[in-house]
Amino acid sequence: MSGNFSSTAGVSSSERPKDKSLAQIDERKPRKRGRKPANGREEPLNHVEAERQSREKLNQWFYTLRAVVPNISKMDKASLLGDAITYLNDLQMKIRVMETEKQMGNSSQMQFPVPEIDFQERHEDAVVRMNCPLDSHPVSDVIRTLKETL
Amino acid sequence: MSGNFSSTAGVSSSERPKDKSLAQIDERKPRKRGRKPANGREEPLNHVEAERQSREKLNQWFYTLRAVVPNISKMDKASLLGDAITYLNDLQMKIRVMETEKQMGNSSQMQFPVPEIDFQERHEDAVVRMNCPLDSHPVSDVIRTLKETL
DNA sequence: ATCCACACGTGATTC
DNA sequence: TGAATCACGTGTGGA
Repeated sequence: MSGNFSSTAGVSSSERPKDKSLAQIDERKPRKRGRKPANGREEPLNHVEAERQSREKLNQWFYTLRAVVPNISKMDKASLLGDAITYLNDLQMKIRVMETEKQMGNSSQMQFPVPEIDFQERHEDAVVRMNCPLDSHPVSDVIRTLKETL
Repeated sequence: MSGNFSSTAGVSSSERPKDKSLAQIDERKPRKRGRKPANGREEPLNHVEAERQSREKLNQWFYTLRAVVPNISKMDKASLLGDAITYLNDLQMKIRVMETEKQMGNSSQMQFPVPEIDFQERHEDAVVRMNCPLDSHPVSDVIRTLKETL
């Protein structure tokens, strides 16, 4: 038979339409000189079944992916993968933006209340603590004004 | 090129009469009526080429997906899809958590300062405004204590 | 040497 | 009518 190399060629050689020398040149590639068992009739059944199962599994994943990705333009497999990748990149970018924004907000909110003043509310009253010269204290002004009035 | 023989594609030899001897329940595939044109000898080449291109495109998407998904357990296609879906769900959940957290923080920070008290800092002093009975005012205690002391 | 995953060609189907 | 996909069976190479 002539065609043992032109079947698929796997990963090494994709397609060679230029090959004319098909006399009996043996392939120097692997030592796969084994003749296919043309007698075994029930052997490929297992293979066929396994392949079918694998295909079904992959299609199941595709179906699941169709469920989780919004805005599916077409039900085509390739387009679905493209949309999924785009959506995934969008999510990643969004998350990064939110994280940095959160970090910025926290830093600006944590940096401010610490150094100068501290306000703490309790059940029926509140406590205000400040670090400043006493004559510039707001309560001092109030007290002084009240004292002068009395 | 000796491409066409029964070794590559086993479909041609004993494939589709219409009923394989299957004793199992088999869903009726709607077989399209119509004889295939067995004379067209130039269109299979185009067909093969188109299919090859489609396969290559899909594989390209797979390769791209491998790049954007972290923690790829195996380079297997099905597992890759599974990991991608898991990762996508994780991202979605993370985004939702962050959004709700953000909303909660904003609401709790906006809801509180409005009704009871208002603290506002200026250049060298601050303003405190409160809504409460005067005898329970913290400043009232201070003033009263000071007045008694004086 | 058995299983697994892949690429390939091809018939069938859909737009 | 063709072009684009899908599903199928098979050959093959790697653990």
